[in-house]
Amino acid sequence: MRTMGAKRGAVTLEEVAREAGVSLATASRAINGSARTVRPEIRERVERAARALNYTANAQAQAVARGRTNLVGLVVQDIEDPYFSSIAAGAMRVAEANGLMVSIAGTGRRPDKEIEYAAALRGLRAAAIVIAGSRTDDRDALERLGAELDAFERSGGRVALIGQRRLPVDTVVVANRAGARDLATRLTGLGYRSFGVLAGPRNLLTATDRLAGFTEGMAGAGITLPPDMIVHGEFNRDGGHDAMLELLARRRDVECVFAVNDVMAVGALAALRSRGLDRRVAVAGFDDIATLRDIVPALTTVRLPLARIGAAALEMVLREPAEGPHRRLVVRGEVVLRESTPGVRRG
Amino acid sequence: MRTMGAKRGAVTLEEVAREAGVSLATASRAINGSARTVRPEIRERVERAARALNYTANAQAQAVARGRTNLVGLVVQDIEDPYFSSIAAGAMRVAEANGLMVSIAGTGRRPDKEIEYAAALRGLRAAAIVIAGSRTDDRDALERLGAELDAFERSGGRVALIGQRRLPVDTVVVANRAGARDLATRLTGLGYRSFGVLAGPRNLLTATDRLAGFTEGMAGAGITLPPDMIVHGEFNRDGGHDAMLELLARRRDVECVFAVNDVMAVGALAALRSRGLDRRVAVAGFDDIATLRDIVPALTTVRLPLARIGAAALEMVLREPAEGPHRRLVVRGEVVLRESTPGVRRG
DNA sequence: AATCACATGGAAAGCGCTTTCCGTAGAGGC
DNA sequence: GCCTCTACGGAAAGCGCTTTCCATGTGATT
Repeated sequence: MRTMGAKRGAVTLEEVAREAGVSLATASRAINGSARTVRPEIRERVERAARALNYTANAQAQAVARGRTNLVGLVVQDIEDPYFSSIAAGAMRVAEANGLMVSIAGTGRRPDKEIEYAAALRGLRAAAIVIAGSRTDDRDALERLGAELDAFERSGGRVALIGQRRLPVDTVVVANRAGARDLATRLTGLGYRSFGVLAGPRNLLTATDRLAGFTEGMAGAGITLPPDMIVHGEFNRDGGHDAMLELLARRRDVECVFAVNDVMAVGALAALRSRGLDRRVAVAGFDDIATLRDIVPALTTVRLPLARIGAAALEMVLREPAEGPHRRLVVRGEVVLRESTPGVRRG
Repeated sequence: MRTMGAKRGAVTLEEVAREAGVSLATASRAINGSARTVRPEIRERVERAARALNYTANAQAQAVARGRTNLVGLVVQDIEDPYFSSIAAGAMRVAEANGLMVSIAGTGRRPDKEIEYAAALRGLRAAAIVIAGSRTDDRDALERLGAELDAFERSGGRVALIGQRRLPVDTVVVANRAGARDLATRLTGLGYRSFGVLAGPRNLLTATDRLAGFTEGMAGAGITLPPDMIVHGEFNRDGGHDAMLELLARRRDVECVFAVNDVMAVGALAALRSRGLDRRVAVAGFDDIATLRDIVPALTTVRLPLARIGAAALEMVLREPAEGPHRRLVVRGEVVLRESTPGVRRG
């Protein structure tokens, strides 16, 4: 581990106190907020000295002395993914409103990294940890993460998860299953009968939940998804693209394709276009990524209020801990039908 | 300012030492890395005790004792903007490789916030600050930011800027002007003669540089941009959309539109589509945002290696400080011609 | 056997703050 | 004029670490 920077040399409170001709204690009380008050003229003198010396309190030292910090950790899979950057934006908004600093870490979808960062944040004595997207079904990793978060909570920190409902902590649950079910219902309502699913990784809960929900919704309309209409692949644009090509190779008769997220849907559209099949095969996604709202054809999807989800997680973590069981806030997406699924004109 | 969390209660090194039956000093040397070594069997005993108690060193206390941290601050305008999230991803990659934690703050394009966060990071005794996107021409704000960064550097921290070359610190300069000039040259080469520019905010340097470069490039082809072909507006999708409509209202004879970033270009395309003019008016953007590479028509743009830019800034900050003048790394974009500017077929 | 150099463990002094505890002075009550 | 109370400044004791400075034991050297 490489460390560096900030060698001794910053102005300390002691220098400020000396400059102002008061004691260290008084300077602390005057500047850095305290229950005790200081006579106005003295406070003024200290403030002037601080300004003159360009003093900024050492947050680390304050943290050590006070026993708490104003740092919250946000762990996401990939900050470059608009899904996560929107969540981060929402969380940062709330953090800023509460005077908290946010430390963001990206796991690159490796569950180990989540544990590692959780431990690092425990070391930093972060006030809270929010983890977005821990969703593998790796039993062992999940258990170790649970243990780490437990230790974090026992040492006084607060924890919230986004989209993961498998650990006993406060959670903003994204109703992936229900959303996908609703989507399937609407799509069958449009007359589609032959579906394919670009299903993402097998071990990613978000992906498997959406697949499961979609299957349920189809079942509600009396349709069964043939196994060869499900193609697994990566959870990103290229994954959608490649899975779409694979699906086309297997079956040319698919009417409507559900990609388990918008980014994959975009890849699928590109693949269809390359085969001259766009506008012939309907495509639906999930998330309603803002940046993607202008693509053509406009993408049918399930809208998730991502920034609100991030904000909600942070608010959850800021509230007093519940004394009972852990809270959960369920966020349900809303189906948005657009041009990419125009409906079936049979005849 | 609201603070919370991590009350006393975490396991301390002293408890570990007691458990292992050694002194505090020995425990510290055994666990937390030091120049001094400890006999293997004792180290083993301490490690076992630490594991048994689930000990994690208090990073704040270490920071105050050591006088340095492994925290770097990254200040961006808006993490939700793919431009910044890509930069952040690149920076985080390098940070992780060097065992550094990254704290990200979003300014929402308010220059004051930059100063505020820089001060906060000085308080945290961050090892380094990277600021992406400080680019207003607000003299006063710039000066105060300069003063704050100066104080930060004097107290031992390191600073790098991205895209801003107006302050005497290490900078990754994005050659906006040159890129836009190249783009104009290529577009005139395609036969376009009548141009419009969706120019973004008047006080945003990135935007004005791109406008200036584009104008220069056109001048190189003997074309002058009429003032009413320049429409200012917001630097986002809606800004591009509205500016495009405004431009169309002013002049219907525009052949090719340069939006000063990709997101605006997407808005412009949407506006053109709503008027049935897509494919009739050419559109070019800037940045080559990854998520937008599949839009139709594929967008001509200037590719910026955003993740590399973020990574480069962090690497700059990790290297030993230069003893001479401040470093600058110039990153020049590369024009990518795509379908959105098919060229002119004059009848 | 005496000397020296290390290697290694522990005591204690910081690091830059906050906060408790104490002392003093002035205000108010009688 | 004496007593109590309150307000407020300062000394000093932490907070959880690292690191300097000692003290001790060991093996090598003569």
